[in-house]
Amino acid sequence: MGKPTRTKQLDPAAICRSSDPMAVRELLTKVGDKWTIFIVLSLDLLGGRARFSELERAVPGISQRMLSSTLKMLERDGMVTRELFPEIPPRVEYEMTDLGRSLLRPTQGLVDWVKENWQQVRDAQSRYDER
Amino acid sequence: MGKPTRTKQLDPAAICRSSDPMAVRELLTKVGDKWTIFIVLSLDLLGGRARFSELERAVPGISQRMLSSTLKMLERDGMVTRELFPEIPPRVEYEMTDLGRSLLRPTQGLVDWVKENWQQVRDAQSRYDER
DNA sequence: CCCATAACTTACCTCGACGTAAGTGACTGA
DNA sequence: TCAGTCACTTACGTCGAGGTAAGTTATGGG
Repeated sequence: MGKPTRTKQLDPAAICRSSDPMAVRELLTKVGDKWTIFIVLSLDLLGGRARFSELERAVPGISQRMLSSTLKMLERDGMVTRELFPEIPPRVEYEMTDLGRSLLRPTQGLVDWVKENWQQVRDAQSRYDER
Repeated sequence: MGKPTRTKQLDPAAICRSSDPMAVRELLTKVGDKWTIFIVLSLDLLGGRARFSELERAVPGISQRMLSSTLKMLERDGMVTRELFPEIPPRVEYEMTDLGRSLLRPTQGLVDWVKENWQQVRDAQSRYDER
């Protein structure tokens, strides 16, 4: 036998109280990127279905490139569906899936947390910075 | 007068059902970085208080540089406190604050979501990729 | 003939997140 | 004297997220 363990050891699989900590990180990384949250919440506010140009206007500051690539990621992940209407000029509508909607609940939890606690974060930052 | 607005307009402040959408993005960006979630959850699993080297061992793969900088950010944001014991060799303990603990609840919501839904995401990705 | 339109794609560039490796300081025990 | 310990910091390099701007497609309208 080796020496007794001196410090608590964490089961790598338990690190997130989840069987797949890497999946948790992956989701957080996706949701934490620059535009996903705005697109998802805007789409929801627009009734769960909207076309490209509507989202472009709904999310101030986003470029076509980022809107396009973020929507593609959301589609790949099964969060939204894409429907192309072969008209001229083309029309494309994006719609939230049940999966996407189900993610909205825990996400809203974080939005609410910000509403309640962000000022405390700001205060803590100020205190930390001035010394 | 210009043309009448043809599409729904979103109040930029309403985009997140929050008075501060930028704060929401900021939080998501923080939580969505590579190590924060692992450090926070590990610290919680270790009883809410742990020293640097414990966290180093608890979070597999993290470097001292990233552990140090991430902890510094968490401290600045008021999520953890840092206590230095001037011994030799030095000992430093990090402890979750009430603010940090309060963030754990909505975060756990996302962890749970992954547990329930990640397989669906994986499936959607596979379907999308093979065509 | 030319422009506007919607929904993109492509090319190019910047900048910061993150990784790796080494150094630091002060002391203790061999 | 020298190695070991802990909690870092510093220097350096890479890589990809994201910004900007222009091009593309097909068509109807002036």
